[in-house]
Amino acid sequence: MSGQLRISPFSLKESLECGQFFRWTKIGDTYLIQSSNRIFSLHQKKDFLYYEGVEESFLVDFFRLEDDFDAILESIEQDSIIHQAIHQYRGLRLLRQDPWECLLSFLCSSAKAIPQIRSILEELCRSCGKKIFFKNYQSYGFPEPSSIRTPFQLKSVKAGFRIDYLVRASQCIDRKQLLALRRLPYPEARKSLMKLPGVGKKVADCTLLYSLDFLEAFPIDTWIRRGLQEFYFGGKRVGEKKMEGFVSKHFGPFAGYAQLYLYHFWRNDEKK
DNA sequence: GCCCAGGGCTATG
DNA sequence: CATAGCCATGGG
Repeated sequence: MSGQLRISPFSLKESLECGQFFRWTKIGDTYLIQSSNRIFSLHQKKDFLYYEGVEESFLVDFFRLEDDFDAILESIEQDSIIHQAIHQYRGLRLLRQDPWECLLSFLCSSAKAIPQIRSILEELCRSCGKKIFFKNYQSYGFPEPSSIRTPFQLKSVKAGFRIDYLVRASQCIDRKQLLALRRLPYPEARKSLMKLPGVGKKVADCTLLYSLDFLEAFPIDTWIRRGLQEFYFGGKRVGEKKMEGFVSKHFGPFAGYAQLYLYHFWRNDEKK
């Protein structure tokens, strides 16, 4: 349950802090990770990832180490902007998250800043999740659908209008049904997710890309929209349909990796 | 007090 | 299709 893994190129920091995944805590140079009912720690020194409380096979899956990383980056590196993003955040990996936690995480994300999304998820786990332990540290796992029953139960979560989305999703779908979407073509899987209340294109695409292996999914949020408009459309306003068409043609079947890099790049760039 | 935040839904041109 | 107003809550 503990050991080390040699990975290159790899950046634990960028992979966790880029906004694709929410339940981590930085303690010194170590990251405490919480995913569904797991809790474990990671830290990186040069090309080595040191882990504790988790199996190596889980990490290989979680960080998508079986992807042909170099080939994917080469395929999306189609212009100078994405080139800069890739080289500035070299080693940033797409995560393969738990689909249930991923869906609910992004159901909470609408019209919220990332620190607030994290706070909502933490409170959701505290209210409905089961206790989990790592060494002498006690925390809460991510609640299963059967543990999220009524809006009343989620009062302390302070998720506002998103509470109904969470309860409805818990009644309508579970992890097994989400995993079954992997067998469908992208447009079908997307349509299927969008039947859930609170799931539009953006939340569907986040779930498909960050947890269900649809690497062509390219979530378009406010940051990506501003960036695309400024750098690819000469500052002119364009409709969402046109943007979707452009990115799939421009970046190709691994466009989702491009989204990951561009989001991190534009958000970090503009923050200061 | 006002404005905005990894949106979605609904009603309108 | 594209836009406007609304949704609940917290932080700047």
